[in-house]
Amino acid sequence: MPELPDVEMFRKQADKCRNSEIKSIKVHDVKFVKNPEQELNDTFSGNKFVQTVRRGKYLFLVTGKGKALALHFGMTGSLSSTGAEEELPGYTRCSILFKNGNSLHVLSKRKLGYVETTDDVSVYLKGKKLGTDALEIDRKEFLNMMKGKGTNLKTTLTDQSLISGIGNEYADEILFQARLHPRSRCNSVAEGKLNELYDKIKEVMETAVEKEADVSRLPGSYLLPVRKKGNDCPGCNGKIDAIKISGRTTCYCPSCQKSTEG
DNA sequence: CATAATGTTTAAGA
DNA sequence: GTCTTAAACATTAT
Repeated sequence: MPELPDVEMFRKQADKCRNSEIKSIKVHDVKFVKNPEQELNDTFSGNKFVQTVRRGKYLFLVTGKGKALALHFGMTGSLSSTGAEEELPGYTRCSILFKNGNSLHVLSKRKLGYVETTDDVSVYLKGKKLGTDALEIDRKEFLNMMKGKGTNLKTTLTDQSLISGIGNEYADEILFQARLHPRSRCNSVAEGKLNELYDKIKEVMETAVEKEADVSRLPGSYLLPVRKKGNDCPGCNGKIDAIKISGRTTCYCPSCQKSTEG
């Protein structure tokens, strides 16, 4: 679930806690949270988050001194907000309690994400070697990158060191909208089609954010609401097929998305 | 019971 | 150096 649009929703949710004084931080799962509870409280209690930053699938809650809480949601992570006296949501791994009684909880079923601190968000990002955010990347940078890549489109779009924020599901959507075969090699795609692909990255990401990352609210021409093998293609009379590309399920329409090679 | 699942990192092979 | 594949992480849903 958590790809760029989902994390952007989490950012907006967390942003509502901006400038609320932090009372304490509670760690419920010591493996999920990389810093000890005591250290988190030393850093954050009595402080407030003045800014929320998202880059790709990472979210940062930044204090006035630049110290930040870095969150990654893995495959099953999310945020949940509660008011005073409300009970803890299931799968809560870490809770931020505010003086005003509200709480922000980091949840994760599969525990693949994590919470950790950083002294400097930009240094942290450099260490993660993240590419430009999918909503920020400009056309030239994208075209140059694609022309130099011999890898297939699907793998390239989901490579966080090249472009950050696109995950397995939205990559399928983008390729479906661009009517490109997920296994086509980047450097074998005509420049005109690469330009279209660039447009679709923006269009899909912007649309998904606008629909609050709710797949069921996406337009009828979109793949994601019906992204499953055997379902009817939203664009033609064909059926959706599922294949594996670098170990990840890839859904596409074989009749809409023709390969540029053999 | 077996299998697949939205992500990332690391390793190993071609 | 480039690209591909697999495994590992830990757990849930079907």
